[in-house]
Amino acid sequence: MKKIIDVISAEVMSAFEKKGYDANYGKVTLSNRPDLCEYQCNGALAAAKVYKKAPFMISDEVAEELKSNSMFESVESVKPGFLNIILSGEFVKNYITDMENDEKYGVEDVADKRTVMLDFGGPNVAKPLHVGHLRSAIIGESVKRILRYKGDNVIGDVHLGDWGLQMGLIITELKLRKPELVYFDDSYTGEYPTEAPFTIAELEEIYPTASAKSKEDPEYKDAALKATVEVQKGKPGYRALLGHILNVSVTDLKKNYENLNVSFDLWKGESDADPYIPEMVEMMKRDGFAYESDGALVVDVKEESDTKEIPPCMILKSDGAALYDTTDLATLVWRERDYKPSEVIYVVDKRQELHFIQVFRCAKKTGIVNKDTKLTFLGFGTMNGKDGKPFKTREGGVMRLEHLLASINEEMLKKISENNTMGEEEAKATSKTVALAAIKYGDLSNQASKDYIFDIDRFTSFEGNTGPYILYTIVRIKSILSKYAANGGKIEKGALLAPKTDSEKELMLALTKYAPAIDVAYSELAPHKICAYIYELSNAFNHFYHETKIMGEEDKARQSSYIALLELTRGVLEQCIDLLGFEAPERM
RNA sequence: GUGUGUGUAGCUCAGCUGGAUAGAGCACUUGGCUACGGACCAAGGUGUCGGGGGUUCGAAUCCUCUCACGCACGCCA
Repeated sequence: MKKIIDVISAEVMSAFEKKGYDANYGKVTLSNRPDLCEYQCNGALAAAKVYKKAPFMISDEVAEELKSNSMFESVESVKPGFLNIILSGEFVKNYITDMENDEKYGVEDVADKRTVMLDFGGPNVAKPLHVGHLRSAIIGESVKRILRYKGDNVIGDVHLGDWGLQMGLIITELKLRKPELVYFDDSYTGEYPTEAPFTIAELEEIYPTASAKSKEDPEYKDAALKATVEVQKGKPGYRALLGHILNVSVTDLKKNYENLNVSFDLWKGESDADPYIPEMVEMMKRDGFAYESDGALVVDVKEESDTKEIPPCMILKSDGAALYDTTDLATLVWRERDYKPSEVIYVVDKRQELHFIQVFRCAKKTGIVNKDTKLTFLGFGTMNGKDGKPFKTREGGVMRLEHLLASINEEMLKKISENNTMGEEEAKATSKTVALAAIKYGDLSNQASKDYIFDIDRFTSFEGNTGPYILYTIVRIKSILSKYAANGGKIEKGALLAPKTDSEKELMLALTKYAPAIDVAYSELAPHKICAYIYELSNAFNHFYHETKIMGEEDKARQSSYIALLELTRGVLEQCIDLLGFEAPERM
């Protein structure tokens, strides 16, 4: 289905052409003066120069040409040379009816469906998820859904942090605590136990302890560094431990991501890149890309157009260990081999931008990925507290994600219980749904790349531009629809009539902006555009609702039209929140 | 130091591939409950768009200088 703006543009462009002007001047935009018109065309202003005519003369001619066109209620030529366009109710109704009959309400699939790998989540094993992981999960999940909705084949990969110094630290600490374990017996040659020698709770305590010790005790750190190299070199006992750490962690992580309604197709980690490292390093040396610098192996990634010094990409540390440049590059090796993606998108903290610039350049330079493989860095800003500083617990520590969620769920349960008579089970489930919407909408309604202030009170409010407000609007529509159905009414397509009131027309116009909103969110990887759209649509609906008696409407044809309009609004809103990664309850 | 990002109403944020009077929400004031769900709606005031200069018929938007703050800058990830 063509977007409404393109349909209108086509008409105005042909009018420009008929009057002897270049059709391109007839491009129409959304009005920025809604008090005057719905769409506008500023082409006459630009055309004036070229045709050496006063702009209003051109706009006058075009307006005259469009006067009798049934698409428009009016086309006015004003002051300097603007064309102010108001659409006819009949045309809007017809367009909406087409949307109603389209499975995706007029959103078209992309012309070439691509395979896109989406790298998001990025949790570390053996460490609980904390608020720092929230944004990657929320934004990544939404981007995944948006791309899929437009027809791309998206493969989401969690990309676990399971290969660095942290593994060495855990092993070192474990060895100190339980030296009797077979994993530390170098002469042991049998099978290792299938049961992990620790629980997730222990693991989560071991890491911070080890990390703290290594900062104070150089000897301890050396041991950890050594263990890191050994596990990377493939020491059997350590590899077995690594397997246990992974299993225990991933089980726990899956549970936590599930609570966020976030899922991944692949649960690969840095360690999965390990088998590709030796060959990759060999290739880089052989083809002359890599050289030794201060004992480390590096690849230059400078380019002439750089405005500053871009440090080389470090492939191997002087002790021979891999680091994150290495694993990210080797990860691209298997991604390219197994999936041949057209694009790889990284949803990570924007502070890592330089690192990814280096990796992207190195990958292209060395031929790990094709020249035309798009590598995209989707960096997000920091989540700050009300004081504008990075979000912390009251004690100043890092807040665990599950604690954050639990406290918001609890607060929401209080609110919902105050206003409802629903049973405890339903109240709990509902508050969980609403709380998640509050958090996700609060995050996604901001531009991803900017820092934002995480204000629980504001996000969980039922008023204003919030998740709960959007859900409330949907729930209200559902309530009317089910009441209508309970009274024996039928929800049918094709029942729409041309709008009678301003608020009804505005709601219809808001609906026609669905496809453009989705398209811009897609092309800019910008979920916040969808948030802005559903906020506008919700406002338009509430305005309409307030002025229109639906159940009390005597004219049955008119009532059916209202119901069809409600059903369409509900469908669009629910589709949008699905793209954002949350859902609406039946009641709230 | 170099690079990069941010700076829009009291607060939180849109708008930024140049267009007519810079928009929302919160907060504040007022009005609307025979409630198809008032967790709503309507009305009201608020701005040196950090500052200077420039390009343009036209600049929050583009260029330039400048101020403030954040962030990054080879052996952590």
